[in-house]
Amino acid sequence: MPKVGMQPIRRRQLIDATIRTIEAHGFADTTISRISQAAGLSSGIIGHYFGGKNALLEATMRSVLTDLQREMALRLRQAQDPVSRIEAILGANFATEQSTPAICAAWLSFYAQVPHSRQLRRLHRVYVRRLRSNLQHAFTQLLPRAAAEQAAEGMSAMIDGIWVRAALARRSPDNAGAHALADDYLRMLLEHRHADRAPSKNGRPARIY
Amino acid sequence: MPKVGMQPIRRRQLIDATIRTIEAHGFADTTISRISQAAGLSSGIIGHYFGGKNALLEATMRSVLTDLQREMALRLRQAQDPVSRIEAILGANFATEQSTPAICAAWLSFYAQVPHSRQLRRLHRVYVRRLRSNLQHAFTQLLPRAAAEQAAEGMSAMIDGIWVRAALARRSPDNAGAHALADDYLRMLLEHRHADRAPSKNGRPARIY
Amino acid sequence: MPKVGMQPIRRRQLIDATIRTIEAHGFADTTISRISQAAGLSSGIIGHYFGGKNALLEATMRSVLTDLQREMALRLRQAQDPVSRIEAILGANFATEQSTPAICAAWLSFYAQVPHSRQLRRLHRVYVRRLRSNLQHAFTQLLPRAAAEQAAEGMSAMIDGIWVRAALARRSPDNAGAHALADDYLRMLLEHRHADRAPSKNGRPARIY
Amino acid sequence: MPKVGMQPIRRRQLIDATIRTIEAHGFADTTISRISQAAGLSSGIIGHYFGGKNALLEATMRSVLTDLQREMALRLRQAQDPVSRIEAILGANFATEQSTPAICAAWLSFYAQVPHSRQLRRLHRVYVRRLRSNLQHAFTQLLPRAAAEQAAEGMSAMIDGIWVRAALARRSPDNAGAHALADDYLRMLLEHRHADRAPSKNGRPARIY
DNA sequence: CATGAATGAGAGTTCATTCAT
DNA sequence: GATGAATGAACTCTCATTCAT
Repeated sequence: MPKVGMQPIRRRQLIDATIRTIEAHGFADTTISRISQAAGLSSGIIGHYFGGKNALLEATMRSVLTDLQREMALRLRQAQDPVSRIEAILGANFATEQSTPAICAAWLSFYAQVPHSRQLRRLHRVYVRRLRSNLQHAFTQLLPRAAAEQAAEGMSAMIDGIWVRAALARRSPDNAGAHALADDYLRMLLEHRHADRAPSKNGRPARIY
Repeated sequence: MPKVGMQPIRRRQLIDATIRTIEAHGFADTTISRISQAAGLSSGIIGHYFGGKNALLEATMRSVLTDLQREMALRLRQAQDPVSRIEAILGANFATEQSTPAICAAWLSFYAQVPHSRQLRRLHRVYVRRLRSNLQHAFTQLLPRAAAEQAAEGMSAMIDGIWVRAALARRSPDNAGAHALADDYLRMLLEHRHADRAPSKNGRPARIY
Repeated sequence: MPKVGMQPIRRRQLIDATIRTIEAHGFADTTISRISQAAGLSSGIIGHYFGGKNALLEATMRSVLTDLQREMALRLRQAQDPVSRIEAILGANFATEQSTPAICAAWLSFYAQVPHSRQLRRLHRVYVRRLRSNLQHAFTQLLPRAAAEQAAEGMSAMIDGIWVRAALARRSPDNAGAHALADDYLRMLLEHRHADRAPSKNGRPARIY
Repeated sequence: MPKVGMQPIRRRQLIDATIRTIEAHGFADTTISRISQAAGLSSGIIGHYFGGKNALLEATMRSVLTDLQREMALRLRQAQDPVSRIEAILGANFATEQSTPAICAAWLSFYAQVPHSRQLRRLHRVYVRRLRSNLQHAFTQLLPRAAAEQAAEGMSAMIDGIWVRAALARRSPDNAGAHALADDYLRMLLEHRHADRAPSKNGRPARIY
């Protein structure tokens, strides 16, 4: 009987190698040969376990997103009030062991590829929707509906922006300065809740998804 | 008799075709053949005018950035006060004829490629620095130094986030909803200038460049 | 301006090289690399002129069949009576400049591949039908209908059998002995026309196509 | 405890699976993986029992030929006179349980491969020689020597032709129409024995082997 | 006895580049 | 100034083989 139980181990090895390779060479120059070399395995192994390069790339992004969403769910479960729920979301996005520079770089590469792959688009859409849903739910308990929706959109954009800059700087978003941007933004959004503020003249923000 | 003065015309044709091709197929699937076909020219022409594919890609991003910075400079020159200077920067980033969905998509592809190309890194660094410099200069006239720096960082991140989301949505950032996010963010940043607020406990934001 | 008018030359070169390669190595071991080497060209050229290996293989069989049918049509036009029409068909199948050992070998390889390729099946079907139609038309003027159909089937089988044996022997079917088999068979079929012969107890032969 | 005596069972399973696979996919697309899957066994088993793919292919053709020759020997032993001996040969070639469409298809694939494999060439040569020897022996008792040799060649070609057409039509050669062709041919050959016929002007047929 | 994990050579294909015209 | 024919390197994928279990 051949070695059994290798499948999950190999798949994880290859996904990790894919992230490292994308970080090192960029999406366009990520080849089967480089990935398998980074994993210390043969080139044929990718066909063996994933069927092909595209399936491995998709599995890699799925893995990143799954980790992120698991983290988000975990932290949300431990949060008691709306504000800490939002902070839990920020924490999950910035301050987990998955928020390494390598993962940020891979993330950005995937973002650029999202419009050209049905599979990636699906994965991304799920993430975006879940993020907005969680943010809106929390903000709605803190702000009027229109302001809550705007706040959710704004915070989503801020999270994306911070990720992008982390990717470009080859740093984790989990550093005082970057994380502080989101925290300050959150504080400002909330301090306005009592402000005698007319609703944005632009009305509700347009949803991207 | 050979046509003369074709160089600038051809270069522009090819750069435009490159942007359209990146939008249509993504960076990784942008080939010489597709670009030249999009331009209605032969494949050899790219070597003729740019020397090679990479040089064309670099010229394309340089063109996008140059347009953006020219627009920014133009609008800044017409702005009289710090607030309208910031709004000029936002306008240049969101609301010019260069902010088409196609250019956004190309932009995002370039972003993902920036860490893997010395040329792109240089171009990007110049843009980032100029953007931050302009923002800080304006904010410094409105906020204490630390807050001004934080605001400049935050606004940069917000701009990037909005671009990313516009690229993913195949839309222009120049639409009420998205632009409104940046405007609201700006308003909040400024309204805090009188707030009895302690400086962020995190200190100055870390600079990416 | 690049060299023009190369297309038909290159296509012919590559088709000839394909026939030689199939003869030398067999269908299963006929590779792009071997074909292009036999043609004295680079491997990329096949994609350039045919789009891919399969299209080249199809074009090769089409070329062989086209030559054969052109030859058949030419000889039939010059034949005055039914018997010489049948002999013209045999001559076209056995005694043309296209009936080289190499082409016979390629032919046999294609035959074995016919059931697994829609394109080859179509080409083969056309050849079989035209052959039978020509044979039947001639035999019908010499024999009762049922006998004529049987004769056409029998002669088709004999032609195939002779081709197969020529292919296996690496010889042309155009040699005294092999061709004589078909001639004798034809003579026997015709001498029976006056024989007081009961129709075959098996009735009409089953058509393969 | 290890099962014993599996060898003949496994070898038979794999040979049958090989024939089915060649029929289904053609020789060029017959892979280890497809064969073992058709046999319901693992891919490693082929190396285990045959040493490699080529040895299995050779064993498969040997099996087909052995069955055919066993059948021929059996039927010949029961035939009392020359004519029934020839009919026994035809029966063995067309009307046994081995003459399935699948075996015909495999047969044709092997034919195309014969010139490129020393092993297959040897196997085929033995078959051809035995067939001709048996035919000649019988015809010689019925016809003058030259005519007998010609008849043996002609009947061999007819048998091959019928097999080829059966293979292409995915049918057994054992059907009224196809078999009738050979029977009629035989009858004609024999009826000429009394004809006042000069020997073929072409002299003796050339032997392929 | 039998498996299927793992390998790596080699297949077909794509593509940036070169260059004669 | 412009073409596209031609190249060959590099890619992805397939597959026969090997071998630990």
